Amino acid sequence: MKLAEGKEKFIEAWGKLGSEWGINRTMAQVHALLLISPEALTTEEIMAELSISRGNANMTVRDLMDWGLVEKQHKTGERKEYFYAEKDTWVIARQVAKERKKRELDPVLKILNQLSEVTGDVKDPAYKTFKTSVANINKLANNVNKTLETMLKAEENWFFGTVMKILK
Amino acid sequence: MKLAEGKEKFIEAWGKLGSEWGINRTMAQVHALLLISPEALTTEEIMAELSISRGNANMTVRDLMDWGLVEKQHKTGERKEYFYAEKDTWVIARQVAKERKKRELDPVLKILNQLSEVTGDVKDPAYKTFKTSVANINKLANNVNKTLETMLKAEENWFFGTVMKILK
DNA sequence: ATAAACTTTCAAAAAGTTTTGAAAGTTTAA
DNA sequence: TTAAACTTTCAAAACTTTTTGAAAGTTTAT
Repeated sequence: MKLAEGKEKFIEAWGKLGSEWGINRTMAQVHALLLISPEALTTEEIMAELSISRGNANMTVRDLMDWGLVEKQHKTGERKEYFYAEKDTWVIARQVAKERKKRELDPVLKILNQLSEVTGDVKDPAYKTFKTSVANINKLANNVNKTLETMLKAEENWFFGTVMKILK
Repeated sequence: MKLAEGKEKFIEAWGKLGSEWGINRTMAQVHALLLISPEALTTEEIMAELSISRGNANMTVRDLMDWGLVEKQHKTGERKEYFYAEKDTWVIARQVAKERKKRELDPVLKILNQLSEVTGDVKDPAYKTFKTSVANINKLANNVNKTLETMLKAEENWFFGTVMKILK
């Protein structure tokens, strides 16, 4: 396979994966493009490579910066803004985990806590089932939360290395 | 907070979380409803509780069965089909992980392998960056894959227990 | 064999999300 | 200050996904 075809496949695959995980397809594609680009790119170049509009390119790049996955670069003597992606995949994975934890897990944990306060008749099966389910999900969510927090602090080798050792 | 309000909040929160994770909102809501229901429910009851159409209820229940999260129950002497959800959250988490691994991670791993075959000029920065990025993502994806496979086989206490022990 | 009870399908409609592109805004150099 | 170079915004359009509900299909009891 040639590089041009490989690039295309990579961008497509990353976009698809992103959309399956609740990340907008274009955002994932722009990220993919920057990931495999040795140089920082301008909005114009992103627009041309992916055939997307100026507005879309601008919004997407801004979202990627919000996620901490892309940064601006200013070249001296140039007016244009250049964008480049963090290339270390472990840093990327942590950044994504951090953002999703903040946006999704944290609010759910909050609601689960509120739901632990629900009062009712201990003889009522509906109440009992509700209580048990909420308690179980709470426990799991807290375990996931703790694991994520550790991951956010950890180095890749340590994290997978240690887990791997236990796994065999 | 009263049970009725708690139920509503729970169903809403589960639905929102689902949609953020690429799982259809209604599917997550039906799952939530069955999770906190002490008895198996009929299509009619699901329709009524969530105010959704017959077609939608039927499709959704079928999807949940495909995911291995819900099962049919036949009550003797009754024509109607009843549906109930697996209540053990660790089993649910594993089931979801299994399904998403199959649908999403496995295809990506396959493409990444193809992309390792891309040939080009070793002096070309575009080629070098492409190769490095693909190799790094490959490594991470394989680590995630191995961890998931272990999780799929593991017991909750063992999995989190062991990880937790290392974490402090 | 029939009809009642129930389930499934699927085309069309509704809802939700993403993209466009032109206009407005901002920054810079001279 | 001006105008050129560039970035941002946002309402409307395009696209995607989900939902509806009526019709078709299936099963069961008699």
